[in-house]
Amino acid sequence: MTDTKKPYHHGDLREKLLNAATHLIADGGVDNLSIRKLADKVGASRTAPYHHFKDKNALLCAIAEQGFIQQDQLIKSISVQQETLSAHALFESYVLTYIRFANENSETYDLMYGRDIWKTGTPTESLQAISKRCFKRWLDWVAVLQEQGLFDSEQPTLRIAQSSWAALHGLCRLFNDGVYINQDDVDEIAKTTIEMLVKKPLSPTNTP
Amino acid sequence: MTDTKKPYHHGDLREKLLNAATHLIADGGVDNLSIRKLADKVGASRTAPYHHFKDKNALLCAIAEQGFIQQDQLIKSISVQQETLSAHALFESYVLTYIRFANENSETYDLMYGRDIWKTGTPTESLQAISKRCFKRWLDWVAVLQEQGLFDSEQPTLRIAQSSWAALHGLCRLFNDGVYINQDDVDEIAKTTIEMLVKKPLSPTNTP
DNA sequence: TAATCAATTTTGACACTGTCAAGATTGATT
DNA sequence: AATCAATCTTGACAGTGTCAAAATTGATTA
Repeated sequence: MTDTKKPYHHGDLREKLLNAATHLIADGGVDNLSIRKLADKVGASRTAPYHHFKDKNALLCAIAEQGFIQQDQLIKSISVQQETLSAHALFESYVLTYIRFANENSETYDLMYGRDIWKTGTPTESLQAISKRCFKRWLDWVAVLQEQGLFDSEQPTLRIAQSSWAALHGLCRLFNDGVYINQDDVDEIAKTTIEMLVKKPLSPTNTP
Repeated sequence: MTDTKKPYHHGDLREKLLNAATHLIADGGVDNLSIRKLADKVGASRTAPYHHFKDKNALLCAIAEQGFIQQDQLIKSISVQQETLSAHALFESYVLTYIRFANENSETYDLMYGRDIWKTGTPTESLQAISKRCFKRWLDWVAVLQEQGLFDSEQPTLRIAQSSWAALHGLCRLFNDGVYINQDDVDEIAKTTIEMLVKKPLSPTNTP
């Protein structure tokens, strides 16, 4: 009886489901998540989850949504350093953080940007909203980076934002999907990507 | 009887299965492919496919393998123009062809590089072989492009090959997975990506 | 306090899925 | 003509998502 008393029958079933589901996919992938197994894990019957999530798809959307929130906070914690770091260093920090998040939460990342939801399934309204918000934030920052000379100012901001994010995303996918297997190389490849993305700086980086 | 007579019971069942499977995933995605539906489509019983493919996974690998062959031929047809085109133009042609292939065969592309096989499943020996061969070809070409000054010669060829391909791949994925939806933009974004990947040329592109 | 209500949960059911074991068919080989 | 091995089918089992209807129960009203 260490638990708080449940207000209704199960109480915070939705929360519990979301939690258990995230853990289930964390080890074993999305394929390891079945509604029945999930229900069993939280001690409910097979169809109990359907009163908190319309669909299995809706459940996946909710997990993805959590991922966006989590990722967003991580990124916010970077932009705090805005004052102390140069634009280039800040960008590098962003990229590495982004990749690290994708690696450490690979299954959630797969849901956030994968076809399971966006192509095969139907993204929830709220999921669409938060993902748009996140891209908008990226877009705005790219505009700033253009002004700061890190990106080409000639090209439209949208195009730069799209293609540079795609580069980042592609890297994450190759590692997440097991195409690139050497996790050790991730940092090196990431740095090469950064050099590719960024306009050649006037001062050459001197590696002794 | 225009068909060749079947040597055994069903004759070229393997071929027929592979064909039907490719069509099934082409409209409806991988989720639309079930062994039973497939068997039904070619007029065989549920378990007949298991005498030609060890697994569902093995079947998917075979489809992916076909994809690599197809993609390889497409790319070969480009390198024929090697003499008539500049390095930059050749590279652009490659990128656009790559993306077009990924778009027109999105479900096959998903199998070729997606987690269904490489992470969740187990890639066949022969699939691993052909995919390695394809990347090797890319790697070799990147080395040439480095010599031709299109890529930075300072960085290791492997790193450039990895990160540039990741950029390409990421773009394809975003379109394939329905994250980027405006198919019309694909060419524009692709060109921005190319500009990003390639070392800034000495002669500026003059857009009047 | 007793009766009613609406939110929650469960049970039953259906049509699917991948795949294994065992038997049936059949072209080729002896 | 008899045997064999490859090929194919039937039966079966444990899963899956999800709908419809029944059961439970805290809160609300009379």
